[in-house]
Amino acid sequence: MSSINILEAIVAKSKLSKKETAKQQKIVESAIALFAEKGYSNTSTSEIAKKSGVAEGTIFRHYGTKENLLLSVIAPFLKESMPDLAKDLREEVNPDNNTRFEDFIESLIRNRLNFLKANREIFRVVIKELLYRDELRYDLFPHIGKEMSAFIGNAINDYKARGELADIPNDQLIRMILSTIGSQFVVRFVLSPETNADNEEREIESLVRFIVYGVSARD
Amino acid sequence: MSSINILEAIVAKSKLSKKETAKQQKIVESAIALFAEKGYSNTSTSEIAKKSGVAEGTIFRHYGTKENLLLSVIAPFLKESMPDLAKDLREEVNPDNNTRFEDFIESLIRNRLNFLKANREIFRVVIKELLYRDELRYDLFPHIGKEMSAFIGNAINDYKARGELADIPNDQLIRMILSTIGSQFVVRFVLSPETNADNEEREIESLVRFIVYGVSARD
Amino acid sequence: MSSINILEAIVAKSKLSKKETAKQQKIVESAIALFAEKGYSNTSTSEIAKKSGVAEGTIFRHYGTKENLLLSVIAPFLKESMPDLAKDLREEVNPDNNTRFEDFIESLIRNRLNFLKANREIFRVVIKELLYRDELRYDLFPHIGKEMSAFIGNAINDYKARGELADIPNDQLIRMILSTIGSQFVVRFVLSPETNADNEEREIESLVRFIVYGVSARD
Amino acid sequence: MSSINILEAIVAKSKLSKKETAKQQKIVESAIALFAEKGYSNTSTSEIAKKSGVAEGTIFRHYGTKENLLLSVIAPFLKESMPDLAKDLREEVNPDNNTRFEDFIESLIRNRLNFLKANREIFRVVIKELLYRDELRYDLFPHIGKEMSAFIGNAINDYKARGELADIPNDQLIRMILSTIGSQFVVRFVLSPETNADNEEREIESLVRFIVYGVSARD
DNA sequence: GATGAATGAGTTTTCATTCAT
DNA sequence: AATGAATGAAAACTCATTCAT
Repeated sequence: MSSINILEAIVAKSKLSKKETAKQQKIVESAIALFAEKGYSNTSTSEIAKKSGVAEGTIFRHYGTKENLLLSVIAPFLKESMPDLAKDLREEVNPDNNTRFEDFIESLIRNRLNFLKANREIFRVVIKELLYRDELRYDLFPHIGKEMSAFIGNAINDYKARGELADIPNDQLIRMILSTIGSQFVVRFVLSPETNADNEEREIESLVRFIVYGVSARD
Repeated sequence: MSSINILEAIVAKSKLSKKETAKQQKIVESAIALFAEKGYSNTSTSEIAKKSGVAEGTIFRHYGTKENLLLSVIAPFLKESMPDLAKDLREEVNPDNNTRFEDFIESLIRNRLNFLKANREIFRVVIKELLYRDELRYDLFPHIGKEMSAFIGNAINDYKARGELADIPNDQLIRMILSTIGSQFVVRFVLSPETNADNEEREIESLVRFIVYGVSARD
Repeated sequence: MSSINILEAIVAKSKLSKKETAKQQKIVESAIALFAEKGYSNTSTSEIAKKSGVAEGTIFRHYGTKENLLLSVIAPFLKESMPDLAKDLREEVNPDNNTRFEDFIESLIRNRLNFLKANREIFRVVIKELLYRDELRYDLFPHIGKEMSAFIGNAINDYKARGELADIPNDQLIRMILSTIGSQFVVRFVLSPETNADNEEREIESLVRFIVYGVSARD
Repeated sequence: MSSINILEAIVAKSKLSKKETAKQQKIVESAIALFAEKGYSNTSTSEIAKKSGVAEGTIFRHYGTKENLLLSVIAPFLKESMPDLAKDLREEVNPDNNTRFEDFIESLIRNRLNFLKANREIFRVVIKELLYRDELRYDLFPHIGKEMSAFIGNAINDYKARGELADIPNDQLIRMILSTIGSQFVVRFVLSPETNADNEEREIESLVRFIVYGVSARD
């Protein structure tokens, strides 16, 4: 079964099931924190139990397996991140205006940045697991790619028509943009998670500039 | 282990080691393959032993602990990656000859690409472990940054003087360039390791173009 | 639990119990099905609860312990099997007639066969548990033996007087007959429970013949 | 995979592997005793470990799983019991010499009885597990049936020719004989394992008589 | 009466590490 | 040097039972 399907199943199930117990919330919370910090396989269920102030059995009563707990943590993040993106972006970014491509990119970055600021721990978990779970990777990347294409494809065509963008196939453009933004997020949230963000504004600006113009001097 | 120590310890260790026996080579080889695929904590010493055709005790006789085996695997890679870079680059890349910055970047990419092609498995191990070992990260990135600064600082200054580069502080420039290249390498070697490289040339070209000019249309 | 007590306790228990609620019936029904298939210790109370459409707590509210649920399942079977036998047999089999011993045995077999057909699941439970519960065994067999002796003792004496039966002590005769019949029932209901009974008549006939005349040729 | 195949695999493997350790022997010994008494699922590996004077890990190092330990216990019994039977019987029972069918049956009984006396504990384990493992049952009974047919088929034909046996199809005859003998063995070794065998001779005699002539009076 | 969340003791299993040979 | 049997601590997981609602 494809991984995205599993995630959907979990989200569906968790929507069906009555509201979470206080203990369940504590469990998920602790699991996220520990998985984020030490990674899934370096975290034991007994640690999670202790941190949650819960008996170990309780974890298994609710989630069945440790693996399933992980998915229950990841699933909502993955499934809800995409719709959120589309909706939010449409509100925040209006490519029809006489905004420039830079503005468009900046909005995109700010939108995702805010999303990740609100979900930084889960993001760390996901990134770490990405390295070990082929299905996750193989499902996720194409999925994201498609969602983004659907969303920014039109915008890109507009900007291309205006002559603002290089004549590069859309999917290549998207991949470059996303991987550049993505890698900055990974650096910021996963590799140096304790960095304080004094100069966030400057970094956004500089990232936008880099994506749009590269490192070359603009005359 | 203190922050400063890990790289030094690694280098020290690799200097100590007398020449490896055939069994040791098999062990290291198997460990690399398994760590690369499943990660350090998801690999058991018994798996390594089996894959090496060696008794489990033998591993511990040589490396004392599993942790230590990991270091023995990583050490040469890290130790040699830096000097190699400097030396190789100096030979291959001659900023004076290559008139344009694009050529410089391309040489840099090709050099590192070749290095990683020859060490792809270890690269995967290192990247995966990077996420779990703060010391590794905290030592490694500044270290690489410094090495690179020392090396390409002059070149950058030259190209800046020629007006080819944007007026951005060197360390920022370096970070952008390296993280963009690095993330491509991670995608290529770690996230999609089975990708065949039919269009390698085109990808290099496109990466160079992106780094230098971004996604914008040029004049 | 002492040897004498278990059967008595069971009978006592089943007398105490007020009439069962619908839920209780579902519970007992599910428990029987599951115990019959997988055995007592391989069946969890949560399985029973799920199959019954009842909360796990409900089981314990009614039966206190899992063990007690088992007894509640077994009790009526054991309690009723004996009197039923005696009563039914007296009606169905009339040894006073000029029936031959074969007819007597056949009636006995048919009677018990019908009883077990109506209680096949519980029979499977009892047989399986018999192997693990010494008290059950130590109480049950002598009990059955005594009941049967009381019942067919007279008949046997009659047939002996008529010269139809070998000169073997009654208890030995009874043991042979019962264990032969019993083992056929175990084969039929426990070891091959999915066998369809097309040739039931022929099997009864052949069993009767074997009990009475063995495998030898009758001149 | 069919159960007999699994057993064969295990026997094959255990023949390949070097001789058993002293600890391994202790483990198997303790496992047999405990499985025989309390059954497989009511016996914990920690009990086995304690009784063997061995660390719990040792059990799993050698047998991998508890299930596999069970099979390692059962396998030799099942696989070797059949050949032994054939070989022993051919030596002990010579249908040509023993004039009467009774003698043949008696030899058969004595042979199997001796075999089970030497393996009474394992027999108890096997019988108990038979109830819970369909594959075991479905493989074993036909297997035994075939082996026995092959072996005593000729003898039966001889005795039939001599007019000593009823005109019943061989497979039915075999089934009756074997199930009668088998059920006596189950009673003796499994259901009343602590019975002392003072009157063994008399019981054999009586069993033979019953199989051959049933309960009827012989004029 | 019924529920189902919670428990915690116990079970199977894994695994890095030790050590006698 | 090499082996591999043995260990024991810790891991994931199960489950009968309790109890507040």
